[in-house]
Amino acid sequence: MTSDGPFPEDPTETRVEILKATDAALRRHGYADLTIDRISREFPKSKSLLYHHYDSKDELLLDFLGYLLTSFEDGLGLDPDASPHERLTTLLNRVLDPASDRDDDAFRRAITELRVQGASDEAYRQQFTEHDRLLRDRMADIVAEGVEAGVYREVDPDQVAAMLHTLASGSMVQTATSDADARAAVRAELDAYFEHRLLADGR
Amino acid sequence: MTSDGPFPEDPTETRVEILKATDAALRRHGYADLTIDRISREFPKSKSLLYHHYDSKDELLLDFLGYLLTSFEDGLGLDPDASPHERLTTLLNRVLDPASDRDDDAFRRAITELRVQGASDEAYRQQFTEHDRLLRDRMADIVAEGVEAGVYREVDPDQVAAMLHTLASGSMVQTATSDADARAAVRAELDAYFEHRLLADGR
DNA sequence: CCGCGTTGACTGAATATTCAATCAGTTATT
DNA sequence: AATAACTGATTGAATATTCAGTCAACGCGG
Repeated sequence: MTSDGPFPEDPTETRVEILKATDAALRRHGYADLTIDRISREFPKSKSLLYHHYDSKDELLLDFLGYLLTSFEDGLGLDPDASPHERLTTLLNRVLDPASDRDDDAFRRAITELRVQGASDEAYRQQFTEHDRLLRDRMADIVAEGVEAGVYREVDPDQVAAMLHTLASGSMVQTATSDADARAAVRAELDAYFEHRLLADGR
Repeated sequence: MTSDGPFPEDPTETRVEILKATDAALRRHGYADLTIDRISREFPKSKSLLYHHYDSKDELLLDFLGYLLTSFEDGLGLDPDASPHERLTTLLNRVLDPASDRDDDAFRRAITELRVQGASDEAYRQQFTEHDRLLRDRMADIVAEGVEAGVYREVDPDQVAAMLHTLASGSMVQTATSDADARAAVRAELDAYFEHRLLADGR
């Protein structure tokens, strides 16, 4: 049995290879230059085989997007023993930590490029709508726990989560598309926000 | 003399027509389906003429991006008589106001699609890096004024601006690429942030 | 004022390339 | 022998780019 990276078991080993090839090609060339030919060049088998497993390029990419978002969501797994505030900051640091490696950057870039296809493509947009809702709800749950535990003030968890999630989105896009890196400053100001707005006084 | 919208005088009337046509085609079809042919269909003259004025599609689009960002930056003009806090909220409302019309949406979408080309295209990336720096600095200036005037606490203006600008970026991308609209919640939480973190106590 | 050459804006048709998709066939598996 | 996995060559459409040539304006020497 070969468990390979974030990829599931072998129900269809070839599909996994295709997804990996797509991932590699996307990172290497970017979405705009992502062609079937380039995907097949990262793929040990033939180009036509892609069409044996998928009806069209669109279908392949949509499947890939689903896999990417799912693995993103799963990779978020937080230590359930940690305190709410610890979990929240861990989550945010995943996005806001400026000490990212090349792999993180490529991943951010890939997901950002895919996201923006949702500006004109209904199927992509739906995927990201769901993804956004899921992330925001998770954040809201954590905040709600914090409020319940008395660590946070009596804030509206949805409202706080909306802002934090939007901030995370913004940081991702900026990092992927501009060299004006603001992550350190954002992280610092976020701490101030926690201090003044979120954390209960009697600690 | 014909002054037409945000477009400058007629040094080269035709260039202006080309930029307008590009704008129209981009809004109508989205970046992925933006072809020279479609641009030329929005353009009263011939397709080949585009190549008389630009060497390539790339060059045309880059020129267009420059124009778009400049007109964005110019359109920000704030009432210099307004108080710092008024100017800051006006600026943020430009992005965060959920009551946007179709034109705003199309504009946001267009600029977002262009931005993300900067994930793989160095020339685009440079433009957006500059653009980001400019916006962030403007925000920082306003915050600094607020601090000086005693309306705001003794915060680090750059740090606050970094966060606000990142938040604005995030809201733009989300609005353009997902139906999970968080603007109202973000706006509300932002007010809480102002209240608890930014505004001086003795008002 | 007249021809005439030059230039730049402009056009319609042609070309070259890229790329998704297909197909006719082969190999492996059961 | 039937089915699924797989391949290499090919096709047709979309699309950026080029090209050969027209037209109108302008300058200028006769």
